[in-house]
Amino acid sequence: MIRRFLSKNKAVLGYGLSLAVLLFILKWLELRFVIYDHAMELYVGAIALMFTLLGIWLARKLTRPQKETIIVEKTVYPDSSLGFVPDETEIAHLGISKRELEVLELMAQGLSNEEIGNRLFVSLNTIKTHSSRIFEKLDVSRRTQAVEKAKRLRLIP
Amino acid sequence: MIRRFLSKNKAVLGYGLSLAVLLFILKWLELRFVIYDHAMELYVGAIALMFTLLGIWLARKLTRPQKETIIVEKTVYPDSSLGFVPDETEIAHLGISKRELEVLELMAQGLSNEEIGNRLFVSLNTIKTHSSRIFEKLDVSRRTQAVEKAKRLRLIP
DNA sequence: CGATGGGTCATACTTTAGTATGATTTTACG
DNA sequence: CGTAAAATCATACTAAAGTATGACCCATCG
Repeated sequence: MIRRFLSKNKAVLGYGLSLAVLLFILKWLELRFVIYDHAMELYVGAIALMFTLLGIWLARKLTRPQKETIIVEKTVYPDSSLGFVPDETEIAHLGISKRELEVLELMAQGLSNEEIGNRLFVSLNTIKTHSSRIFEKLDVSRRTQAVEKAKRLRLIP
Repeated sequence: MIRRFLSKNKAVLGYGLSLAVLLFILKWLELRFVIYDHAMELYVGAIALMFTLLGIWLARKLTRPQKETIIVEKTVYPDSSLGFVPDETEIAHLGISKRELEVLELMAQGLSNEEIGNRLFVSLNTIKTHSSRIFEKLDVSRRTQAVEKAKRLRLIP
């Protein structure tokens, strides 16, 4: 009970004690200097100094620090091209195979069937077959349409 | 000269003046209360109070405000289709005409040359000519490449 | 007024794309 | 192990795409 009271009012008790000590010092000073009437200025100066310091200490302890908030806006660009996540659900739903997706990506990069064939080390005819299957699955009839739709459906970046 | 000195040392002068006034008040209080020897405690209390306040005032004035930087992340969504701004500079630099840009956009939508012709009420041959000019200006040889490059250069959405 | 550039169109040709069909091989799975 | 899906390749054909060349119209500008 008492301990909790002490801990909860620690600050208040601290101030009180400090004040008591100060008053004691003052009384002692008064006794020492009261004899010499001319020491009055010194006495007052000591008091002034002590209480000024007390004031500063109080101010620092009691006033919450004056904060000056600086708000800096930092623009953040989301994914866009760095972090592309293909819509696996849609790919699976359309039944597009891994190889077909590869062909689709190279198509989107503007490569011809022959170039794609060379890139993937297969014949031109193979790419043509893949293309046709892709067009079927995407329900289009031209590569440009396929690319447009694939991008729209987020199958490729 | 004097005015500039005053303005530059305004704060210092303020503190000096305040101190002078306080000392005057102290002297005055001393003269008034020195007669009554028992008023000593009151006198000291007044001094204590004043200097405590002075201390507080000093502390508040002298402590520089603590700066706190808050970084607010502001997400910026690039174009996406809602707010697309074509790179007019690039378009002009490549010398691409208004009509050619139209054809380019329809190309990107996956339309065939014939479909583009019908859409723009011109013949297939006209679109072919436009296409060829576009490919020249973009330094490509196929429509898929043209579309890819045009999108990359932000000529079209 | 004549030169220029954009837009239009045509013919003729080459190249690439796309379709249809069939076949072989690889790979994954019950 | 056998089967289904995926991947491979070929041939033959049609349909687009792309190139080259020349021509015409029309607005604009020095």
